[in-house]
Formats: sequence, structure tokens, C-alpha cells
Amino acid sequence: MVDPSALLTALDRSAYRMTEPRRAVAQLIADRHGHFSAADLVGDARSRRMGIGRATIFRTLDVLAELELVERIDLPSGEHAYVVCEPVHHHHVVCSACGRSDDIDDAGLRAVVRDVARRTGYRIDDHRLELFGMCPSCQSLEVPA
Amino acid sequence: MVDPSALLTALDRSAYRMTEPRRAVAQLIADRHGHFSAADLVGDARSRRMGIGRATIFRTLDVLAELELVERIDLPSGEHAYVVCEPVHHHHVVCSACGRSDDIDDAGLRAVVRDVARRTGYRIDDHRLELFGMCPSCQSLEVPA
DNA sequence: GGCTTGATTGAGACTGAGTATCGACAACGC
DNA sequence: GCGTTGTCGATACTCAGTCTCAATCAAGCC
Repeated sequence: MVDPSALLTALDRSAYRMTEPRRAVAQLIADRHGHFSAADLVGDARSRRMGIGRATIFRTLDVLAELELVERIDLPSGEHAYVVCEPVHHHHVVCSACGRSDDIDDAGLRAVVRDVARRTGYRIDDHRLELFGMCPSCQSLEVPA
Repeated sequence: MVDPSALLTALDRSAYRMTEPRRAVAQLIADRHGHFSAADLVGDARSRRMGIGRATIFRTLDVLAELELVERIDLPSGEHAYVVCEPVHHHHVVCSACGRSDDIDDAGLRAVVRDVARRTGYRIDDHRLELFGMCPSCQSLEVPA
């Protein structure tokens, strides 16, 4: 449940064209809670009878990922999913119960990366950190043991 | 290029049966350098005319992953791959050039995870860290700019 | 407002990874 | 050796994601 206008203005500013299907996909994403897969959006579009092609949804996700407005993550199950996020380098904590995801910054990790580089001799160009757990609201809903 | 006997003894000690196809898959994995995909092994098995079914390779990889003898990783491209590793919790640095992968321990990361938990209120149950870069030997082969 | 041009679209064929099913077979404990 | 039961290969299947192509449309230009 995000404001779709952030996606739309960013799209407008980019070299990509602002089209009806893209607006629609932005809306679908904005209406979603937490992470979602391309298949989720395809299902949403179909159930709302929006007449958007499957290929268009994949293409639009590529565009949004290119613009760093959404990021592709890998769930522990191995499935691919997307989360809406700010266009700066960061990582995600994902709630395994409700799918909500929050951004976290790179701060502490930078030291870890430097340390690994020193110890292994690798030159580290890229990294990916994903944290999975339970968000505060899902914790409070948990049945006490 | 690993010694396959580590895989075999671990398999032998487990509740799983030691079968000819599993021995063969262990050998294929041992003959590999760096990370590999299920499709790589299928290709290897075919080119050596080993008569091992595709499904068997997937199943054997599942078994080995279950025993934590191999780990499934996600390459930056989004493809799935496997690396041989020690059966304790740890992470990987993967060389983008040659595919070699080294294990790194959890040490510095634990503090990062704790810190994120404190700041976000999430209870962190699981995490995944993957580092990509260039290993020392590939660096030394690089054409000087 | 119309025109032009090239990006974008939906439909549907296609590819390739991974899974499910099933009858045959083989590992292992007795 | 024998029976149980896990595992096998073949094959059909599902599902994510890509490719192709003719039709359409956004956006800049006049």
C-alpha cells in the first residue's frame, strides 16, 4: 500500500514513455502489501480484468528495476519476488509471516565486506544481504507459547 | 575439483541410501570447479554418457543440500547455482570471472544482524549474504588498464 | 490540432528449470 | 537369500520468463 505517484513521477522523468499499461502496473504495485512476484501482478491484473498482457508486466518490472524503483529479491524458498524501495543502495528485512519488507542501510555491512576482502584477497564488487524474520506487528500477533 | 570422498562418507553416514547414481553425481560435482548449476551436471552426465536421469540429478542435489554438503546460491544474474561447502553456517564469496567460491564465516555479520534487529524491531530468523567479486588469481590475470 | 516516428503493446509460441507420476529395480537389514 | 522400501529413469507436466510480430500509441515537431 504505497502511493503510486512516486513510481509515476520517476517513470515520467526517465527516458521511458509513460503509458497506460505502465500506469496500471504502478497502481497494482502500489496496492500490494509487502513483497510480490510477477505472477501476483499477473493474477491481480487478470482478476481486475485490466487487459494487460503478461509480457507487459514482466517488461514493466524490468523497467522499474532498471530505474531502481523496485528491487528483485530471492526468498528463502528460492522464489523470486520484488519489493518497492528507494533508489539508493541498501538491503531488506523481509517478514516471513506477512511479507512486509523494510529497507536497511549498508552501514555495518561495509566493514564486514572490507574485512572479507582483506582476509580472502578477493576484490569485492557486489554483494547481497537479505534478512528474514518476523516484523514487530506479526510478533505481537503470535500465539504465546 | 574436490575430493568426492567427503561427499560420499557424509552420504553413507546419513539415512539416505548409497546408490550408484548418487556416487556418480558426487563424482561429477567433485570434478567441477567453482559453482555449478543442475543443468551443468545434466550436461556433464550426458556428455560422459552416464545414463543418469535428469530427475535423479535434481533429487541428488536436494539430498546433498539437505545434508548441507552443497549450498544453493543465487548469482547476481538471478540464476540458481550450487557450491560445495562445509556443513556449518557460513557465507560465500564468489568470483564472477572463474566461478570459484570460498567460504567465509559469520563473525562480523552477527553484529550487523543484531543491530538491524534492534533498529527495526524485527526478530531476525534467517539471513543470506553473498559477495561477488574477483578472486586473487583472476585479479593477477587481469589486463593492466 | 495533425503528422511522423520509434517505443511499446498484447497474443501467443517458445524455452528451460524444476516437479510429479509410475512401474521397475536395487540397497540394506534380517 | 529374501522382503521391504527407498530410489531409479523415462516421461509428462507446470510454471516463470523470453521472443516475435503486427498493431497501436506517446511524444516531439510543425
